[in-house]
Amino acid sequence: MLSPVRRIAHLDMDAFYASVELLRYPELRGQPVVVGGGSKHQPEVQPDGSLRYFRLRDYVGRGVVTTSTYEARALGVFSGMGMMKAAKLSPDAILLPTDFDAYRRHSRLFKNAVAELAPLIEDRGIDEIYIDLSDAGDDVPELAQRIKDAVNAATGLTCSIGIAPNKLLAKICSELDKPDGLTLLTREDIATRIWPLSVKKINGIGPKAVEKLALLGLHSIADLAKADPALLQENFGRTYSEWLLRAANGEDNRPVVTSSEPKSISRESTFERDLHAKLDRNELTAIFTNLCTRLSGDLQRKGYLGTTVGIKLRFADFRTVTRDLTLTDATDDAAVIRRAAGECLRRITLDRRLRLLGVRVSALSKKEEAAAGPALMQGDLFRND
DNA sequence: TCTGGGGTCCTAGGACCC
DNA sequence: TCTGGGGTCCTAGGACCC
Repeated sequence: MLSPVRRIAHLDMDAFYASVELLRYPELRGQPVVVGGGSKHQPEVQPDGSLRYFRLRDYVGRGVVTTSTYEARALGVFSGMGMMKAAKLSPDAILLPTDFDAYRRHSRLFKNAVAELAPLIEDRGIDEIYIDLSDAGDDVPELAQRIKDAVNAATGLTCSIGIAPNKLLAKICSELDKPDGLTLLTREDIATRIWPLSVKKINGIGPKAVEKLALLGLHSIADLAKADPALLQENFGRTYSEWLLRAANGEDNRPVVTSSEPKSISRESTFERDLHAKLDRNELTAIFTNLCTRLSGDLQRKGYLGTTVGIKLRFADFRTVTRDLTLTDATDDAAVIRRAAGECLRRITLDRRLRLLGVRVSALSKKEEAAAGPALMQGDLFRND
């Protein structure tokens, strides 16, 4: 049976955090603006009532750029870049602190606005969603335009939408006409619009895979689509090489998943300077305990219990190690988490300076359900060993 | 002056059970 | 003595994403 063609939209808010900040500081519109580097560097009110903004050149620390406006991107400043490096490229750019509460508020506003017009939404983080429009009838472009208008009416922000037969293509498609874009793509457009792009535009091909593909002379998605399957399999293994070929040919049958439960909750912190396990013992202990306390608060606020407690350490040389420990009972208690995390920590040799410490709780269950007692597993009913 | 913080998924080996 | 084949859980690391 021929399966009906799906219509999947990917909606991506344009330069989301920076755009939310511009709602509050409209006078910065048109300028290179960078958001990131923690919550210090608030604009200061001057005696004459005007605001004095921080500039990128004033920044000192280990933060990275969270978002930049298109004007800053034109100067080479992109998200993920170290702030000190960004400051070299664009010392006069305005620097604003991150305000996640504001971004979460605007995230809820735009998602609610979309849900009123098209309810089959997959959440992909604070600033993007997939929408299944397969049953939306004939005029999908008109509906997509109404979604864009509704998002703008609810938030004052613009977004870009790509519509394609699957999530993989829709995701690439939403980027083709940013900002404020609306792009439709059919299977017939793959050769002309997708194949010329770099392999890194495929969601799931990251820096490591890009590098390996480049060594094989494979740069564009067309190169990958036409690559020798045996060559790919030698270099990437069977599963990943087969996925690479399907992706390059625009094939993807993943459904739009409209609800999911978290798998883990964590807190981590990079120190302002690298800390020594012995010399800075008191400071490290305080940070460690504080992470456990905040994590416990997150679990309690969200109503989850977790059975596995894990820690993450990053050394000054950026090498990262993890340890975890599964408890007999699920917990959200700070002291229990702190004790388990402490046991994990004892299993690591601390002979180098540290730059990061993290604590994670996984194997989560909802607190109400756990309180009702463990459900009888189906396997138990048929157990006969 | 390198490289945040919060996540997901995958792989792979060993323990352990039947 | 040596010999199996599943299956699940736990742990560690890594790639990737927003």
